[in-house]
Amino acid sequence: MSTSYQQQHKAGDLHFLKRLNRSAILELVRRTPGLTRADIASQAQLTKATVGAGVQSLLHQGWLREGELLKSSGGRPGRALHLNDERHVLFGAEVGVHGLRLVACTLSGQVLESHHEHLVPTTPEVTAELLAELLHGLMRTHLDGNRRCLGLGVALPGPIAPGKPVLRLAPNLGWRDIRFLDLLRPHLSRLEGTWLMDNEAKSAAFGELYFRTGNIPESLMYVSAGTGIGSGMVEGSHLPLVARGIQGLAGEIGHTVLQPGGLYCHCGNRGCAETLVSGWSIRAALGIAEEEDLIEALLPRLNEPDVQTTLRRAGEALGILLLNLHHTQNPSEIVLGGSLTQLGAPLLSPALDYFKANQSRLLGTTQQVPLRVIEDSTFVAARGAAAQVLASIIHGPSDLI
Amino acid sequence: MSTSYQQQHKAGDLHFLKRLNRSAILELVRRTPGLTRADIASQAQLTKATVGAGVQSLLHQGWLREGELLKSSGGRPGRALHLNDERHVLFGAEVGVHGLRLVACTLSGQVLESHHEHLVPTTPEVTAELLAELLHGLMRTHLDGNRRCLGLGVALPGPIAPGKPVLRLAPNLGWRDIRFLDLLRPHLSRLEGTWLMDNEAKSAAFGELYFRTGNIPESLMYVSAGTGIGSGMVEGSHLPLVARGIQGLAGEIGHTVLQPGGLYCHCGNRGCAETLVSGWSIRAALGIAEEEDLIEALLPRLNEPDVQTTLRRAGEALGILLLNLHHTQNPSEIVLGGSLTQLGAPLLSPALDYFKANQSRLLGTTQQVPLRVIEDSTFVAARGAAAQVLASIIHGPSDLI
DNA sequence: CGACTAAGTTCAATCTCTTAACTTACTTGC
DNA sequence: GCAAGTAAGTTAAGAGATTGAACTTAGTCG
Repeated sequence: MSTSYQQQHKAGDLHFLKRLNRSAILELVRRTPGLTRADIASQAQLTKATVGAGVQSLLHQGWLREGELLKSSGGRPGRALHLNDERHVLFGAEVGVHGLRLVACTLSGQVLESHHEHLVPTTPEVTAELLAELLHGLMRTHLDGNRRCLGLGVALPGPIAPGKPVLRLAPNLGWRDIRFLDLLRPHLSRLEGTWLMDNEAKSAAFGELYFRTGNIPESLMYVSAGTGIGSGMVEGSHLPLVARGIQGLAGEIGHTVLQPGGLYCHCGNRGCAETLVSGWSIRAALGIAEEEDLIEALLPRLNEPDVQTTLRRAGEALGILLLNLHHTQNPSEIVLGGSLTQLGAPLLSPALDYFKANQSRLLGTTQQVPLRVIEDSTFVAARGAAAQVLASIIHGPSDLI
Repeated sequence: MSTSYQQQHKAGDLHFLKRLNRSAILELVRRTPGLTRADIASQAQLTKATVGAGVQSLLHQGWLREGELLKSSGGRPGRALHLNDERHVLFGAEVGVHGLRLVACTLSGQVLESHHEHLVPTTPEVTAELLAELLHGLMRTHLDGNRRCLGLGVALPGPIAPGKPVLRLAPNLGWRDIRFLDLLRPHLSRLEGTWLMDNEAKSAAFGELYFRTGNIPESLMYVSAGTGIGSGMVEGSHLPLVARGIQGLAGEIGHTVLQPGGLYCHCGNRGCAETLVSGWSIRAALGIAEEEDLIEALLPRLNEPDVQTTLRRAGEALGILLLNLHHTQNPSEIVLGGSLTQLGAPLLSPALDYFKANQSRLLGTTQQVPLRVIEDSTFVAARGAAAQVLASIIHGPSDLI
């Protein structure tokens, strides 16, 4: 099951058509800043008149702004169009195992302000209250009357029931069946717009694809390697959709079996990927206590042989995991994030080497799937959640466009 | 990358809107045969007037037919609408490792005629010529002037380049980079409509979802266990899309690694799922020659201990593979097909038992993902390819609606 | 048999896109 | 420096699709 915005009725009236065309114009400018009305007309297969009217209304509502006059190629020069980053704000947040991350960002994905608050795991209620307080701070700064708030997206470390906003499980927080937005809402009645929540890796994946400009990959997979290991897959460059699965379990790659009959995982099964590569398995292998920050504890010890061996083995497992994703979903691009990427080459080299050595075996092509490592992925999921808010407005039933 | 029909321009004019509404009406009747115009109006959020006009034109063009008068609930009784199965025909074919399968079927997926022709692997050219000849037979019977041909879909045993109709690789046929439709076309100039080709498991998955009526699962995964092992994932009950991957490698689950450092696979990597469960690995383990039919050879020997052991081990690997798919893509429903399902319990019980025992570990829910085994999947892929033709016409840019 | 209810049709009104003419603004050539 | 040329963007009349309301049709119920 994937995000389907509204799509309940694929039919529509004239008003629907008008919104469709407005959103197509907005999407084109979002993807290719600086387009002229004439460019849009040719790319969207609309007439100049329709585009003119659509742009007019989007300018008026503060979605677009006119930019510089472009170089003429013989005739009247076109007027560049850009997203108007001044009139709207999106809020995104991530509830992580070790802290809260918040961003306020613009239509183009530019982060206006971000905040990272360390926090030891506590109850959903306390977490919600603290998050709401921090969000209030951001709202005070950025809702100055000049900007309209489009909504809030919250990323959470566990599977979310598709269709309804319930966090099914967050093993590393000890949470189960939490309606987190409902906990947040009483403290944030002022925050208007669309509210949504999603799994952290899925939000991250979405943001990495959605806020990009220029040539957009057809699909993108984000692999989040932290305390646990998860992934998110986004497909469709025109209308990016996040694959959720019927129970929200899509992307629970930490619990794919890599070693039949291997070690026991906390899920009860044996040989899960997480028993080989994850924050908790590395802690277990090296005897690092929960209270210590894993990365801070390990960075000074990277030369120790047992650390190197542990990370190399974890890295090899990660490489296999990436290859398996390549042969299962074959994304156009893979992005690797999460706190473990900060461990650098001792963990990542074995993974990337294995992936590169084996990814072309089947087809024998020279075409390589780009694999990008994000060293600092602190705000990636929070920003991705904000991206999901924007997408739900542009593609959804909202009448803001 | 997934099938996107056209979707190049998400914008549209009045003509586009009209087609969208026609296709929404057709889809509703397809999914729920016997709907009345009034039902359609309420479900599609259209007015009675619009639905009336749309149904009129679909009746006229032979897509729909009026059925019985429904029971009244106090007022004028509604007239049931059904697909008109008399006026169109879809052709589907599968090129398998050991033979050709062909079907002619109706809009509702009913198979008018099917044919299975055994064939030892040969060149693409010879295969295409034979397939064309067999298709001519079907065309003679079913294109009697009363039916219009909507097109031909061909399913092939290997990854297909997304966007362009090229079979990248068919290891078990020894083919590489074959434009199979181009080989077929000279022999079938009479076959009008949409031509397309796809991977066998993907076509099968699509057909299993698309031709279903009533409650449609949000997604469906078809696992094809034969000489090799592959899968196809279809997502979206409204607009089902097949996930292809950027290189067409999505669903190449036979080459996911299940046993790091395990046996060498023909792809050159070690520990691929196919080294544990596949027609070829079972042949290798039991010393069954290529010339023999694997199923015919094994069915009389199912009581032999070494056969039982081999099949049990293969089944266990298949179970892990299914669980990994559950935790990677979490389809709403899994369908297991391919020739190996004919081996029955000795292979399947270990697989299904492992899957059932472990699928709910993470969430602890009682919700089970339905897993259906198709014992005779001979024509599933061919019929699925025909379904893809229909979908490309209903959702695509065609002007037949 | 008449009142009631709901399905389906008809038609003027409405709304959006389109076509085509027009204006604007810059480049090019003389 | 100026006129011709070219392309961007705007305007207004026209075409086409959906809508809403009134109407017709075809049953049920009392």
